[in-house]
Amino acid sequence: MTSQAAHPDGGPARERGLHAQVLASLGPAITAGEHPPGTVLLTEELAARYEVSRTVAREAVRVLESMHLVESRRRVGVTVLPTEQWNVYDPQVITWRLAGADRGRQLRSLTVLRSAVEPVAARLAAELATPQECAALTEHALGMVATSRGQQLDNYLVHDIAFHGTVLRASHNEMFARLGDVVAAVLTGRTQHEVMFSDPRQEAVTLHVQVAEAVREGDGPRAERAMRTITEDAMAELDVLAP
Amino acid sequence: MTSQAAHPDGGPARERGLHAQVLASLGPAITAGEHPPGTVLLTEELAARYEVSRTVAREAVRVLESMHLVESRRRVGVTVLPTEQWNVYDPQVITWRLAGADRGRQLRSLTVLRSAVEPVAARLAAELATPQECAALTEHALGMVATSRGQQLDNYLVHDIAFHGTVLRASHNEMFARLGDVVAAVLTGRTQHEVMFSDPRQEAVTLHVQVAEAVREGDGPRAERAMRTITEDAMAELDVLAP
DNA sequence: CGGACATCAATTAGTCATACTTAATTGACG
DNA sequence: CGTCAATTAAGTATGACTAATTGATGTCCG
Repeated sequence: MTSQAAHPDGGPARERGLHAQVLASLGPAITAGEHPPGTVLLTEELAARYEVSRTVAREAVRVLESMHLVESRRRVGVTVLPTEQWNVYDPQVITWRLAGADRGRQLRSLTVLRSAVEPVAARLAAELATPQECAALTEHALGMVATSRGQQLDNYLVHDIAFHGTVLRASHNEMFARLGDVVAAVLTGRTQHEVMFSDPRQEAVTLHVQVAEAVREGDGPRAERAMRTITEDAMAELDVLAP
Repeated sequence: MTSQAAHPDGGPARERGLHAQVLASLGPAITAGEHPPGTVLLTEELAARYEVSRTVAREAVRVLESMHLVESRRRVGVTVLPTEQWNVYDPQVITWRLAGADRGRQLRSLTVLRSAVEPVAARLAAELATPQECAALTEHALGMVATSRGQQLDNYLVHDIAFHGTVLRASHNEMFARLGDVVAAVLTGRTQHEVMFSDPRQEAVTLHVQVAEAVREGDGPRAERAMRTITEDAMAELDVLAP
């Protein structure tokens, strides 16, 4: 078999490594429910379908197994596991699901998670942030102010993501810090989903500035309160979009 | 080479599949800092060290790569990534780290995460729990009461874990529900770490009963308050143990 | 006659060894 | 200082073999 085997569907995924390509096609297919839980896939089938060797197919299955998306058993095959077992904190899985059908549900779950985590992270940040982190926070808050008018949603989004990432990192809690990517995905998803021609609400911008101020002044409770309002607004927004 | 190649260290890990055995030895070694970030491993070295074929070693590396513990590059080898990139929400990674050196730090991070998530989960549970979930909650709260005296910490722990798992599931939020395992690991770790000869504090038991009551009555704010007290106590406990 | 239990064959993942390809890095040479 | 070739280690393919599981078959005993 030629080693230049091309990907069957000319998907946009141009990952390096054949196994990554198989993964980029099979993973989303599973999270999208294309192969519902209980479905049995055979390694050789997969190898044939994607025109790769069994070795490559097996490596892709290994990764899916480590995400608890599938289970591989002898004499049975590769079984798709029920949704409850999926490792939904895996950034890869999150990405796949956000790109797929239950994007709405996923966005909702993640936004609720944000509403739990970010206020606490803001309080911790107020207590633990370094001067550098305070500066970065202020900078991004000001960046949001500057880009909040005049159809600059893309630039606004950059600052928004950086702001929340900085807060999460400034909490100096490893678990919180790691949620920066998740929040970035949610914010991006929200911006793409919303009507793009409206500028962000000024109250939201003000609240971000307030968080930055409170963190700088070491005022934990105020930082927490302001951030809580931000995340509650985010949830309210979602409910308006799809009640 | 014989296909019955035994594991080099007679570790307790009797995972099925050679790749799983390699993983069970190599994963903890990395998270424990035995191979500090920047270290370069070679697939062939690994294959030799664990007396397995390159194929098997590669599959283990693939999984570690999907956890962002290592990165595999041509002509370079398998590089251990810096801690900040590790997928710290992967249950496997959590388990490895809890078993290793920075168990304390890990326990602390996770407890802070709990303090953010569980109160919110309790509030949602009060709003969304089904009668079955309410019943399970009450049952486990009563179980905690029954086992809170007389050196029955093991049985107490079972109910404690089940209680928190039920709350998280009853929140009907996928992300929260998936943290049941994490909380279980934390609670188990705490019990093993603490002095085992003291019964749990009665206030803690009472608070769990209050959460169950509040959820049953649909009183979100009260459920949230009681749970917040529980998680704050858990953090205070940690501070006492290692300030 | 019927049910429990032992046996066997078919099936599919798991493992290994080997040969070859590809990409990145090094360093020698122009 | 840019270029190109040699080197290196991962990536891929293939074929042969192993081992576990399961479902069917058959046997023995109640």
